[in-house]
Amino acid sequence: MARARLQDVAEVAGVSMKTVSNVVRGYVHVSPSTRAKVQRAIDELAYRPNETGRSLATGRTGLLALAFSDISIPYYSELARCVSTLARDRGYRVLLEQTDGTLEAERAIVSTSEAGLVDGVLFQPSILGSSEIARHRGDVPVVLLGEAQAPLSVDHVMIDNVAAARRVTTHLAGLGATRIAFLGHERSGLSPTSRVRLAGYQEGLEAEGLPVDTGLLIPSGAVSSASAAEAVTAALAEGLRFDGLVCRDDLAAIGALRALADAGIRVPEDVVVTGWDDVAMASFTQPGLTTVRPDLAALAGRALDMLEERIAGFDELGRHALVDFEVVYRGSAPALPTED
Amino acid sequence: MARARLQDVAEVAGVSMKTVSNVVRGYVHVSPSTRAKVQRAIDELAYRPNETGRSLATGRTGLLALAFSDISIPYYSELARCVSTLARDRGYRVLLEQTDGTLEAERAIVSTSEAGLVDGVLFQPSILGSSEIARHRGDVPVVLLGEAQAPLSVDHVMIDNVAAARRVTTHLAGLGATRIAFLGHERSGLSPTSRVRLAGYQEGLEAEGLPVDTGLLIPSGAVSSASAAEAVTAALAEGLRFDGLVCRDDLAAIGALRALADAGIRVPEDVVVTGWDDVAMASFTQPGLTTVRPDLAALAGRALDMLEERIAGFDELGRHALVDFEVVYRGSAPALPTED
DNA sequence: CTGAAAGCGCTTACAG
DNA sequence: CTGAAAGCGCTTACAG
Repeated sequence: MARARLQDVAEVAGVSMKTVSNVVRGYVHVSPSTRAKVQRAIDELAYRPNETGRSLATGRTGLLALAFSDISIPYYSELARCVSTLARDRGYRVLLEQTDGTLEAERAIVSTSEAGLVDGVLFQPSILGSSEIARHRGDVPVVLLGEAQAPLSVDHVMIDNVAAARRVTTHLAGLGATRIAFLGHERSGLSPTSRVRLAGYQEGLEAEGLPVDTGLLIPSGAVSSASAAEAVTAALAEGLRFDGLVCRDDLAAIGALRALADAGIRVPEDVVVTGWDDVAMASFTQPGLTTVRPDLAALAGRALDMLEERIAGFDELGRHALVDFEVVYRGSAPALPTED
Repeated sequence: MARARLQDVAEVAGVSMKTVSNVVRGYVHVSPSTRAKVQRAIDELAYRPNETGRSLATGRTGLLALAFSDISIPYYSELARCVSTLARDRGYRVLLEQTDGTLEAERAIVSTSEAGLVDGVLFQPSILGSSEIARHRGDVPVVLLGEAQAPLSVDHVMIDNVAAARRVTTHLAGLGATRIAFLGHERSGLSPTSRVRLAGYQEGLEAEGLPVDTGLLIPSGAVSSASAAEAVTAALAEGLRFDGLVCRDDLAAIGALRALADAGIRVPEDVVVTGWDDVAMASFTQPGLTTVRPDLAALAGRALDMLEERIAGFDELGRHALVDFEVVYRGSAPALPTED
């Protein structure tokens, strides 16, 4: 049996399509007897409204795209959880778009060859530059997440990465570290994320009067614990010595912890280590990881606020919002008495 | 300026809508000169086809729902990565649906109150029973993933959980463990996943002639490392002793490793431990985790095959497919000389 | 409170 | 190889 349409329900109930539509959408001004009659027809026909028809008529799909490189990276999966939950509360569903951090896929996010599928886009670029983002066609609202340089025309939410990197770096110095390395940026083609975190790291070193030494920068081949562990092992083999390690992200820190343990180097006795993101695993490493915790709920909430405003027609210059972060202290770089 | 429609392009190019549609969809039998004329109009108007209009006309949206409890659980995020990548190769996009493992949300997956949004559904139930799944309305194709009991009418893909649990249990016995505990099932309302893994665990114990003792079952409050760690710590405090530990999943195993280390119990010297899923973190615990690795690509690929067949109209009884798994040996329960 | 009709933006037999 | 027209399943002014 073919699926029932609104029209079928109207015929069975003996009313117009408009009235059925009113009942389906919960419009209040329908007389109880009409409503009951329509409801009976709906049940009888097992009618379910077709969302595509509705979307074409209203111009809205209730879909939001969430785009970033790779959902299997814990930070993104935790972000996706948060966005998805908050989006549902606002009546939206989330379409997953993975770019693998490729230029081609990131370009496709801001200038898709199709229209009308999603009402808005939440996008964390990995490598796409501000100017290319600015050139996007602008017919679907976009809010940018994360560290990428955002064009003036586009909304953007992030935490203050430079401040956070400075905080963890000075914390390591406060613990007595004098040779503080940085782990996990790209070997070439620095991502915006690495760029701002390195900037904060440098500021922290300078504030503490510690030398800034490019020999202390340990790049990694990929955003993964495996690449980071390899990089640390290789650096140690080449004779690099350090007593503090600021990691670009928790994945890198987890790899570093493993590589240091394998080399017989103790954390935090010999080297103090910080991560970034406070992913779930960060409390289960041994020792636990001191790390930067962004306020994910605020980040997702603020981004959704902005996106909904754009969807509703807001059409002024891009808003650039900062949300809070905190440093969570665990065994890899314990809190000082003055800290919490 | 309002967005251009197919009709606008047709007018500018001086051809019919049908011809524009042919060009847009890459239909071959269009004369080069007509194609060029149409392409010029498309570029001039910055025309992009509206997917909602197309969907309404074709009855397809190119969207697949991927439903499970929580995307921030590493197994699910790794599964989502795999499904999303394979789906794109087949021309589909993925809509994320989180159920939080609640009955209400799981029911909504199999009997949504709307239709027409997705062409098919990939669903890993956490608690929904076979009979409720069987009652689903059947107007959108569904393929079930994971351990839930599937109704005869519905396609289903999983690994042989009983066999895998038996394998890891006998492996621990082969390493000399005689008091092998199980960690991570629900305190009440056993999930299908826990049920089959416990069954294999019991079979393994019996095959080895080891006593089956309910005192060795350590339930956990949630699917998380934190709950598992708490449970192990509490069990140890109550005097439970064991020399082998089969964990329901890697998250539980990671929590166990932490709790055991905190209690001064060495792995693998005092207790040998196995996990399940081989999530990315499983190679970065200390020691690394011996664990069951399902063939995710085969799982996702087979499920998508089945779903595409259903979408194409296949309408027979449910197929129940098993895909491969392997046991990956790492430090927490090293391979025996005879194994690999 | 309810109805008849147009319209959202496409695709697709059917003709030619 | 191309065109005119109907139809996909809804919503929404506009009347009454």
